[in-house]
Amino acid sequence: MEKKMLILGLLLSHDMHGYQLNEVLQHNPGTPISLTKSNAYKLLNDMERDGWITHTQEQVGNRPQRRVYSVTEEGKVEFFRLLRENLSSQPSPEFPGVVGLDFLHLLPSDEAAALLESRLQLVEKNFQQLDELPLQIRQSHPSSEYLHKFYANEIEWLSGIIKRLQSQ
Amino acid sequence: MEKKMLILGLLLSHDMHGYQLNEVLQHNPGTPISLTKSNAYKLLNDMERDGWITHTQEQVGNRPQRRVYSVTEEGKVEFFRLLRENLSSQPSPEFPGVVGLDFLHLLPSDEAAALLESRLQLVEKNFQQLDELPLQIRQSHPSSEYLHKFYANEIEWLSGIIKRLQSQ
DNA sequence: TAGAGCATGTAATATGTTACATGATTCC
DNA sequence: GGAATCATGTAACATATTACATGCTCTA
Repeated sequence: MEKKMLILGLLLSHDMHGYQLNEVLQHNPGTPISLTKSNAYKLLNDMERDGWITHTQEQVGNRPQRRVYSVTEEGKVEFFRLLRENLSSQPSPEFPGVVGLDFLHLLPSDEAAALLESRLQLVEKNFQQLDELPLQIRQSHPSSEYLHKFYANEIEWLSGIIKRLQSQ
Repeated sequence: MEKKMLILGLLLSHDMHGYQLNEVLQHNPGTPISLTKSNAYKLLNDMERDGWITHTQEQVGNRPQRRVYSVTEEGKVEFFRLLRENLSSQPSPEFPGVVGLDFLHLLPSDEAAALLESRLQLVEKNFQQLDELPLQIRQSHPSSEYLHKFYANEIEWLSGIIKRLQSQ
């Protein structure tokens, strides 16, 4: 449901066609959930079928036709219902990357350190993307602020483990 | 794949039947991914079909028969492949609970504060469960250490937002 | 003797990803 | 003229949840 909520929220701020929506999602490093292209199109269709959104055709020049979606009254109600529930409950986060840590001891500690070292580099890359965002933008998007802090913690934490492993 | 890895890892530490596996997962507050009962049974069947695990029948008294699973050589190889990949890459975490934060401004700030207040209570409950674990146990399970720290940060962070909202 | 626990599932549905299809247009 | 971009999808598969089914045993 969070994916639908995200789409509705974005459409509320301004009407969009699917392609545009996907661009926003891809180029935004601060998205706390994944949402692929084809799934976004599917959800748009589902939500239109359910009366949460409607579209009007639009054509600019000779470019392909676009479906510009906007949120209906019913969709607005639905959005706020979802929002309230999202904020007041605690949809449990998933940390697939943490599962392996409980089995670290099954590997020689120098190999474990090397593997985590390569993860660390990926995390640092993610962090930098967020860190390079203009401060204004980051602070007006609580989710990117959140992720920025999350990755910072992640880096500190990973570095700690690696050091401990290397000193063995 | 992390779910299969988790099951394999648990079975490596000692053989188990499905029911027991589910108990371990339910009673363990430090699991970083969700894994439901029926899904666990299904994954056990899938992995047996693929030759990663085998079972032997066991019966204690007149209790229902159990299938006690153990990891095959092939499954062991698979496990270590999965483990190495898990540690060296960065399977992206999902934060469904963060999506709503970007739309906080669409609600009156006193309502927003109240909603987050109720979330805070849930998070505090999770934190306490982990905090009450004997330190030894927590520290020998990096994932529960991880989650302990995560929830602590979460509490701090949520409290901060709530305060800011209330002062408006 | 009723209800909780033990033990393993199935069926229906929901959700999501990957790879591919299509056909135009603009840029180099 | 060929590649990248615009724009919207479909088909096949993979993954996961929910609710329900079954039947025995132990405990109060």
